[in-house]
Amino acid sequence: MNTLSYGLLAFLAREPGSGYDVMLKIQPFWQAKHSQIYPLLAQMEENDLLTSYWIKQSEKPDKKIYSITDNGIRKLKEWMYMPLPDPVTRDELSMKTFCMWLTDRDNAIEIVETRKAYFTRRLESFNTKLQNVPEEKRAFGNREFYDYILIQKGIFNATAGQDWCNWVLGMLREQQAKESPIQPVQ
Amino acid sequence: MNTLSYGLLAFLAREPGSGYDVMLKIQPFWQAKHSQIYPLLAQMEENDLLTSYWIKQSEKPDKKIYSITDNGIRKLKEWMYMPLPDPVTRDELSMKTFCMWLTDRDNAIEIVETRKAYFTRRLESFNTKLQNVPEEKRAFGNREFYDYILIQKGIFNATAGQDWCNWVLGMLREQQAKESPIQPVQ
DNA sequence: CGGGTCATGTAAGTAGTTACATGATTGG
DNA sequence: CCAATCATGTAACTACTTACATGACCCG
Repeated sequence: MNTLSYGLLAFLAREPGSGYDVMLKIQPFWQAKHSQIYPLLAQMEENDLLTSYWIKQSEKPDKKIYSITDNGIRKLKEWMYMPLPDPVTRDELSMKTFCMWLTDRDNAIEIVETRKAYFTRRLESFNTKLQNVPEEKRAFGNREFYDYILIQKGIFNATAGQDWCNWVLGMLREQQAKESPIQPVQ
Repeated sequence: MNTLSYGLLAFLAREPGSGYDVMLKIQPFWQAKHSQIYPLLAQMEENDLLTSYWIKQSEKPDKKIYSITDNGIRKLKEWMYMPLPDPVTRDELSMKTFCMWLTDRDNAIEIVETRKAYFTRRLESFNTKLQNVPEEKRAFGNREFYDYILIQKGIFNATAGQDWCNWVLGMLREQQAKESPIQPVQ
């Protein structure tokens, strides 16, 4: 049982769903391909943490719906008391930032703009998700409270990332303005 | 050549160093163990991206110092024009946040406090690094400008993470105060 | 009519972690 | 005296990615 397995279990503890469903739900918080998820679900079914049945669909491929078992719920609860590992972040931008002195300013700006666009996309998607959590259910005591704070975790992070991009772009462009013959009108 | 290889190259492009040196430098931005780094450096030396020599040390193990070659610099410059992949983040806390409804509030608070402590440690270390970049060198045009913005990238992120922890802890404890018989004095 | 979404799965390869191995010095 | 730091390396394993495989429908 690795962290991804527990993550899949966490989503299926809320409501039953197919491998495809949980893949889409887990994506924003844990990048995992279907080729990793499907075998894990099958393995968890063998270990009696999940059960499944097939839904026949016309005009679409059939679906295999997984539900969590009592055993699965118990395992999840136990996991909640296990030590929390540090987060792992692998961002090529950090490595590229460190050697931006080797490239031209236009390229540096393009790199940071690419990342800024990523954060904009992400914020849009998180904000859509937020709208699906009714405000009266965002308080402690509701199950949706934890949906709410998880989405906010994404928003806090993406906002910080976007702020950093804007701050860097400002400094890179400030320089460009100084060097250009015509000063832009304020 | 994977991203980690380029990352190692990026640090060696600034100044020569041992595998152990680059491991320590790269850690805050890309978690990698020595067992992954040493073979990569050896492989990059075979491909003429690095050269090395041994320093004999008394009272300490001998050191193998790597320097980047012209070939290595060229490869790095080329890499700066390759498309920037999205960052990868794997944080067990996201998964645990999503199933906090399955555990008690004290445990939820402990989980978030653990993460808060991690961000505090990280901010301390980034602030120490910041002090090593003299203020007059933090402007565009200096090589240290990119050290400065990379450290800030870490600070922006860790601050956002810490803010989220405090925000969540506030809500979890607010509830505790309401439920406790004696209200704490303001 | 080519690419995207829905839907599940396997095979092969790469990237990353844990464990094994060695050995001196320093600090609590 | 035990653990940490310095220092390099290999072996075995796990986690993750890319590619292969199938197939219908929908949108531009």
